[in-house]
Amino acid sequence: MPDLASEFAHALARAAAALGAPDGVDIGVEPSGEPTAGDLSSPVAQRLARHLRRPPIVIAAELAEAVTAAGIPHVALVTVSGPGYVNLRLDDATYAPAVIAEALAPADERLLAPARERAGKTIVEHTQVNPNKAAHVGHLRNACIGDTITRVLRARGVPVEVQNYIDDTGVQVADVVVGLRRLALSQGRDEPFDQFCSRVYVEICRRYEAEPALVEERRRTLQAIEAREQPIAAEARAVTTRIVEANLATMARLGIDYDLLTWESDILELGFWRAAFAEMRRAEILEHPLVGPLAGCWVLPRSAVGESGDDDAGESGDSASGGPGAARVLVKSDGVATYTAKDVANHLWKFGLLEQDFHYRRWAPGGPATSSAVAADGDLPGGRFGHGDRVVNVIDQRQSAPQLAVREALRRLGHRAQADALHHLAYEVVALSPAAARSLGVDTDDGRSMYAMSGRRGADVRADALIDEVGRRVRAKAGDERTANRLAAAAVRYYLLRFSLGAIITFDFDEALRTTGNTGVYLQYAHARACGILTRVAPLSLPERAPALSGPERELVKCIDRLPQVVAAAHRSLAPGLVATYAFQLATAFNDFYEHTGRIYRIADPELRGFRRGLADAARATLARALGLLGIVPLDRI
RNA sequence: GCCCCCAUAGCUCAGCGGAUAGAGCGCCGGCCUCCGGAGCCGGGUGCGCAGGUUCGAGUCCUGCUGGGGGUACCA
Repeated sequence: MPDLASEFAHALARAAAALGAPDGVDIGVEPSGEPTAGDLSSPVAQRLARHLRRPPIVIAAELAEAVTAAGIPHVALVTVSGPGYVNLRLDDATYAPAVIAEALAPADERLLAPARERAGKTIVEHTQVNPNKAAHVGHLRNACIGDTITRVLRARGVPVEVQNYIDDTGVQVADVVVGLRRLALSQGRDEPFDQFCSRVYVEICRRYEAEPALVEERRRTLQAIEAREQPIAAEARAVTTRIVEANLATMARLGIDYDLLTWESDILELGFWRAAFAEMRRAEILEHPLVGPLAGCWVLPRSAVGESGDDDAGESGDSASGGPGAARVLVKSDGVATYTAKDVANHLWKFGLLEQDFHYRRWAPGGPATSSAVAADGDLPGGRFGHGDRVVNVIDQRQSAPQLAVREALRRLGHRAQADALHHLAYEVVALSPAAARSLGVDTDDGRSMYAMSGRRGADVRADALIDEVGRRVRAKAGDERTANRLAAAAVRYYLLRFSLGAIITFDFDEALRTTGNTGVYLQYAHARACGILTRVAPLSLPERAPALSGPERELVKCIDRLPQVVAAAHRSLAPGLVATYAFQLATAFNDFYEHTGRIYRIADPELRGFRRGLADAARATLARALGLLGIVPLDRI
C-alpha cells in the first residue's frame, strides 16, 4: 500500500485531469503549513487557475469533492482553505495504527521506486583517493555521499555496482615513489604506512623547489609508470597497494565498502586506452596541432557552438551548467595520457562499449573485487562487472570541466544515450576554518574566511585522526569500545552528510567534535533511548483504533509516515542531505514524544499501553531505517 | 577576461514557486517522587543590493556587490 501523501496526490491528479488540467502538473502535496487547515495540503488548485481560467477557490472545492469521493483510507475530512489549498484532515484513530503497522513491517515496500526506474544497472563511482597518501576529511565527504546515495538507490530497488577508481598512474604516485627513494625518511614505529607516505609527499613537494633534478626524476618516473616499465611500475604498484589497503580500512570504519576497485594501471596495461584512442582517431574527433602552445598534443577540441546543444537541451538537467566543453589535452606532447584520457577509456568500459574486459579477483577475503591485468587461477567470472545503464560519478565540483570532457567524448563518438546517462554528482569541498587552518600550521594572517585543504602541503585533517578524536570524546560515556567506535562513525558521517551538496563545509573542530544538538550522537541517543523503553515494556498487540492523540504523538506519527517521500526525493535529486535532515527531525519528534507523554510501563489500559509501545517501536524502526540509509549502524544501547 | 557555485538569526546551516522563513551552537532562565538529562521547555522580526516574471519569490530570470572554484601538456 502506498503512503498517504502519494494516495492523496494520485487522487488529486485524477480529479485535476477530469477538470481538464494539463498532464504533468505538479500536485505538490506536503505537510500543511497551516496546521489548523489540515494535515496534508496541496496548492494545485492555484496552479491550475490560470490554465482553467477559473478562480482557484472554485477549483479547490471541486477537487476536494472528487478527493472525498475517492475514499482514501484514514481521511476524516477534505477541506478547502486560504487562497485555494485542498487539505486532508486525517482520522487519527485508524491512521496512526496503520502508520505504525507499516513502519513495523519487515521490509518497507513503500520505499521502492516505480519499476521503470528500477530497470537497468547504475554504476556509482566514489572515493577515488589518489593512492599516495592517507585519506582526509574531503575524501570522507566524497565517500559518505557516494555510499549514502548507493544505499538510497538500493532501498529504492535500483541495482547498483559501487566502484572505486584507483588512479595509480598519476603524478602524485610518482611523487611518493621518488620521495621514498630519495628522501631516506623512515616510518615511525607507530606510524601507519598511509600517514608515513603523506609525510613523504609533503617533504618531496617541498624539495622540488630547491632541487630541479628531483623534478626531472619525477617526470621520468611518471613516464615509466605510464609505460608500465619494470621495475618502476612494480615499485609503484607495491606502494599503491599498501595505500589502498589503508584507505579501504579507513572507509570501512564508517561502514563504506565497494563492489569493485578499478585500477588505472590496468586500463593502460590491457590497452583500454589504446583502443579508446584509436576509436577517437578513427572518428576524427581529436586534433593534433603541429604548432602553437599545444604542439604535439592530442586534443579534444572545444565544442562548436550548438554542436552539443542541438539535442534535448536540458533533458539531462546539467547540460547547461558547464557551458561549452573546454579544449582538453588527452595526450601530452611527451606521449603521456592525461587523467581525462584514461577516464574516457574507463567510461567506455563502464558502459560496456569496449571489446576488452578486465580480469577480476577478490581483493581480500570478504572484500571487494579488484580489476587485474593478468589472468590467474580462481579469477572471478568476467561480465558481471561494468555494463552499466547509468553512471553516477561522485566527484567534487572542481572537476566539472574534465567530467564534461568525458561526456563530450562519449557523445562525439556517437554514444549519445550513454553520454546522457553519465551524471557528474558534483559537490562542494571541505575547507578549513581559520581556527582549524591555524591549528594545522597554515598562515592565516591574510584573514580569509576559509582555507583549502592541501595534502601536498600537509594542511589537511586526516580521516583517521578525526574519527579517533571523536572516539576519544565519547568514550567516557559509552559503555564499551565498540559502542564508542560506532558513535564516532555516526558523528562523522552525520557531520559530513547534513550539509547540502552545494555547501562548502568549512571544517571546524568544535563543530565536528560536538556530541549534542544536531549531531549523529543525538540520533544514536534517541535510537538507544527508544530501545531502552521497549525493553521495559513487554510487547503488546496494537489496538485497531488509536486513542485520542496528544500533539507530540500526532507529530511523531506524521513524521514516521514521511519516510517514503523523503527517500523518493533523495533518490530523485541525488541529495543524501535530505535523509540526514529527516533523521534529525524524526529523532527530535521522538524525544518530544518521550518528554511529553507519560511512562508507558505505568499505563494500565492495555489499548493505550499497546498503542504507545507500538508508536515508540515504530519510531525506533523508522529511525533505524533512516540511519541505515545514512550508513550509520543504530545502537541499541550506549 | 570567460564559465560555474555560494550569500538566510551573533556563528554553522535547513528550507521541493505556496499559508505566519526554521534548526543547531552560543547567551539567559526553567525542568529529574529517575521508561536513558548526549534530553526537554521558554527567551528571536534574519532571506547581500536593484530590477523583472508570477495570483504568489528566500526559491525562477537579469544586472550589481561580496566570497569560493574552474579556465594547466596536475588530478
